[in-house]
Amino acid sequence: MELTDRKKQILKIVTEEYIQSAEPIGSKAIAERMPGKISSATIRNELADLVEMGYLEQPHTSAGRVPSAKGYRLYVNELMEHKTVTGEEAEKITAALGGQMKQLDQVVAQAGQMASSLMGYPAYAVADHKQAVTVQRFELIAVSQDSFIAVVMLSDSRVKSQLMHLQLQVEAEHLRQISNLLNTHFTGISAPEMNGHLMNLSDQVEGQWFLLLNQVVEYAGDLLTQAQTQEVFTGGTSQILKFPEYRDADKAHELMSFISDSKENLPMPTGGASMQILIGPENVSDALKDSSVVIASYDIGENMRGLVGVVGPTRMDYATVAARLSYFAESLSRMFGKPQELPPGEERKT
Amino acid sequence: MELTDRKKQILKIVTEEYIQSAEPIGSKAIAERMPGKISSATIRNELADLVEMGYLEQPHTSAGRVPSAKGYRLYVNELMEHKTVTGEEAEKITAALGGQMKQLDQVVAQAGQMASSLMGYPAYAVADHKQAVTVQRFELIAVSQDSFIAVVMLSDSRVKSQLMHLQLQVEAEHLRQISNLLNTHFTGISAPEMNGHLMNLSDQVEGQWFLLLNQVVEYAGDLLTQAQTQEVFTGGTSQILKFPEYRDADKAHELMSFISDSKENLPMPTGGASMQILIGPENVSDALKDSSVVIASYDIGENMRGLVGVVGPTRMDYATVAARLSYFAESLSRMFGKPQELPPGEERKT
DNA sequence: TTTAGCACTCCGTTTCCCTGAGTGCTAAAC
DNA sequence: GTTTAGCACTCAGGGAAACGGAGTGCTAAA
Repeated sequence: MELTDRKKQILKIVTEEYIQSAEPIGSKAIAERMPGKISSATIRNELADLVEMGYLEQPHTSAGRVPSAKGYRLYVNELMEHKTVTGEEAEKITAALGGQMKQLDQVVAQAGQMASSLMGYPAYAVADHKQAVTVQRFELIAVSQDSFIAVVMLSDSRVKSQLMHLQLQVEAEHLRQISNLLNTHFTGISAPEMNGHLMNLSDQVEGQWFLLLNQVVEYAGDLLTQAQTQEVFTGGTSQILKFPEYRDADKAHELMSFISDSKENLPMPTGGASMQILIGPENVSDALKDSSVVIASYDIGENMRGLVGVVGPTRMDYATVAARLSYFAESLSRMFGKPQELPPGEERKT
Repeated sequence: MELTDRKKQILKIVTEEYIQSAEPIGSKAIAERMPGKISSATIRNELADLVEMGYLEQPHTSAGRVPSAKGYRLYVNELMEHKTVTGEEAEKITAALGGQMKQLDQVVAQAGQMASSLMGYPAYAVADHKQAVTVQRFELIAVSQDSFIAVVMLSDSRVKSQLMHLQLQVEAEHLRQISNLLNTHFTGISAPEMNGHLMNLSDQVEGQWFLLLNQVVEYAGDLLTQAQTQEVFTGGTSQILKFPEYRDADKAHELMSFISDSKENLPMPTGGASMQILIGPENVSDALKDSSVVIASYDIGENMRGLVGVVGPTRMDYATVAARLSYFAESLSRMFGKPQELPPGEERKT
């Protein structure tokens, strides 16, 4: 059987109406929204075909039609009219970004929250390192007789630092020596390698300095481990309760705790595409079988990518979400993508 | 009418049974759990009195009894047997703390999540500064010709740093001069005061260096503002869906979005008490009128306090939550309370 | 190929009834 | 005075039955 233009148009109407109302759509309602005069009987014939072809489903014999996963897929691929964010929305997004995000390492942490409130669906965010993060440079700053600051500059151009206390007196000269040691032996390598080197040095370095060294290396190691562990930030999980498909507390709970807890299994974009839509059963995780996910990626600094995902019922408003999410991701890329391109003296605002 | 011991005992039984079952408790069930042989008729008389006195409520004429807010209050104040965490629980808490929290400024961010998963109720965490945070010291580290690291040491002994780019060539000497300027004029003062000083200096400092100065001061200002803004971290909000009182999606949504969004209005402990229990209508916010909150505080560093709150139905298991939460808060205080007391060379583990 | 007409299906809602847990009250027993 | 047995009464919750209506599939005519 062939998928005529009229069939497509009917599928489009059913999908859009269902996205809005969450209730099965009947032949009469469709007839009213069809251009030209077509009777509901004709529509019924077409509907029967569309069910047979697998694009639509019927909750029960005497109910209207609902798009199947296959139907949504066709809708998203071919039928959907791609929206652009309105000026108002654009402003809202820009305002949200300008107000909140100033520090580089907060980008990802905030992105989930922000995406959620901008889209009206739960969202999550992760950072993805293109290359393994290493330490680029160490710096030790004397603070008082028994404390100093360890500054660690990472290869993704984030800088981390912490105050450290000692039980022995330190002079600037010692700190200089040790930071030399650190910069010579502990840059550009992984956390396990660091520990290896530390072992090797344990004989060569005096006991008391070794403790200091150890403290800094451990700190740096933690930072690397932390950077490697893909931490997932979620936001607005409670938004799903707005949707009738999750009125049942058990279903809602299942999805919510999946989003918040089984962070490892959240879908991540594959390949190079900057945006991806996963519909219902296309998701690998069982908990997402009845939900859809829209994912986008953006650049952070030079070798890091951020990922944002928006979760909703399969009935989610793909057109709007896609438009907003892609604008959001593009804005983020523009703001945090390539620091060196900023005009002179200007800071990251707007 | 007098509140006899027997009445208290009945109240205790009703409360504990109801906490466990979430269903009204009848006279017969109480009689079975009373020591000695007392008939259900006697209990009924007592129950009627307790209702009249306002300690119990009756959902409808022919139903069992349920504690009122006043009843819970009495239970918490007098009747509840104070639990201690079991060895198993203690281990779990210690393990959670040891595994996750290493950096000082993550303590609060993690505390909410952690508390939630340890207690089985939604939780939130905030930091509370005893004194206003100021910058204690600036340090600028040259990285390349056109970039440097700004290190800012705050009065709460956190150290923050960021890589900054320039459009002009910098030499170590310049950085030294500017950091002197910063340390002389911009330490120990508030963000608005900083901006004031910056204005004053705009004439005295050469244009190109002023831009650099401005960049660092703005960064520091953001840090201070951020420290002042009480950011609230929540965790496990979806846990409320486990409880029958929130089976209704609207109620659940109301509470959940209150916890996640209206962060300013979450209850904070008053006075010096380290733990506080707020029952139902004792909460100021309307959204919490049917819920209870257990709050504890702990020390972070020298002049900062962390607050953790656990949210649940009024029917929540006060004894267990109180025990675990206070152990949790104490552990945190022990770990992060007074850094200088750590034994020599030992790092923050365990 | 489209359309009007019609009988049929089945969900969701309402109504009604019934059951059982629990009560309050009374009057006798302790 | 307090406790207890006994009894009539109340009411929420659940299941069965009845109903209405939206929507269908099919047939036969246009």
